[in-house]
Amino acid sequence: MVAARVVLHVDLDYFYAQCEEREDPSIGGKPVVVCVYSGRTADSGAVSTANYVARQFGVKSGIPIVLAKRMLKDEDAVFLPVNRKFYEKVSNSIMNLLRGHADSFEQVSIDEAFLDVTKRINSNFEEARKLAQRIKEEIMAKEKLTCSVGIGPNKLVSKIAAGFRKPDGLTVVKPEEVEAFLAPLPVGKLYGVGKKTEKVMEKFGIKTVGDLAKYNTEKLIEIFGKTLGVYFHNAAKGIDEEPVQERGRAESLSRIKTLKEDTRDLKVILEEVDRLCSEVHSRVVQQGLNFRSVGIMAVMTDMSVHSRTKTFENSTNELEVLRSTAKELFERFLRQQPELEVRRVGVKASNFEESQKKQTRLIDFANKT
DNA sequence: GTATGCTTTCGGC
DNA sequence: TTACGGCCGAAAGCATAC
Repeated sequence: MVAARVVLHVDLDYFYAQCEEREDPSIGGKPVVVCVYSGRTADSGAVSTANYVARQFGVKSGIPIVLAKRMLKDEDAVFLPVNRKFYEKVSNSIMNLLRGHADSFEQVSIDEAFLDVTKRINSNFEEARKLAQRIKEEIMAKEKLTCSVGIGPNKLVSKIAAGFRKPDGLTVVKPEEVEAFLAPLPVGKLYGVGKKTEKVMEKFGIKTVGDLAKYNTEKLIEIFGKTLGVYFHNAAKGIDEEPVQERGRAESLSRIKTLKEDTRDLKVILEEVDRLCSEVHSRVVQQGLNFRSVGIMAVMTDMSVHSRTKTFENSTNELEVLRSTAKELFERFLRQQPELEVRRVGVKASNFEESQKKQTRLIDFANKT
């Protein structure tokens, strides 16, 4: 019998806005809204993050800035532009602190990470709670920020546990508590269950994770196929074997920008696209990568989102390939989409390989064997 | 019939 | 009342391979 794993999920609370509160304590207690301004008109753009005071008024990430201003018009609210470089620095400092507390570590995003602490706390969940408390205190001491922590026997449970109580929460779900903890949650909370899958499950009377756990496994396999059926069966019981491990390079690098005004003028579009290509290219090269796929994105006047991708046989790191492919994809897209004007344009590189020709030459391969 | 890979869209922050 | 960013990985749809 192998002792249970113990996994922590750490989630920094309303991260961008909390960083701003720390930098300027005079805004503490007020609604704080961190915004991405598009530069098109004074307040065009969207909310990136809002603190919990602002959330009480309905302000949340993704809504238009003008709408957030209306919701907060009678309040002494603070609107700030995003300062990503600054948040990245704070994040890096905290991620390094967290890494030092883990047997294995996995950063998920700028404000989230998994820590496998099984060995250092000897599979003892009470010790894990104490460790999490110490970690919270350290983050407060070093970076003056709060976070929410979830503890469980795997990534699936710890992630849901972290979201259970926030901000500044700490939720422990012991192995024997897992099924009861998950049972009342909607199936959509499970990783791998999106809107479409949720609809299909509902059709079969499966609404909660508990419903899914009780459901006949053979029938699940009939509905979703073997791989997914077995996966859902396990997930509903809180069984998840995904290891906590450092992530490699990103899977894609992209830039997107709102145009000064909506247009269908290919010349105007390609001028911006060329700039975006250069920026994506320099990031790709900086990381020592080759790309095998080039993608474009277009957001139209009606806010509909479209994308096109082209994948090559061989990878490259040439700017000219990025530019000419993006151009070709935009030309083709505008022909297929002959009515609407373009509002935002984006460029993406993906399908990466290391660019140093470290590939084993055939002769080296022969010598090794 | 199931797995895999590519493409497009969705959704969280 | 309308309003509207930038970036990433997940989800979903489809074609083809096994």
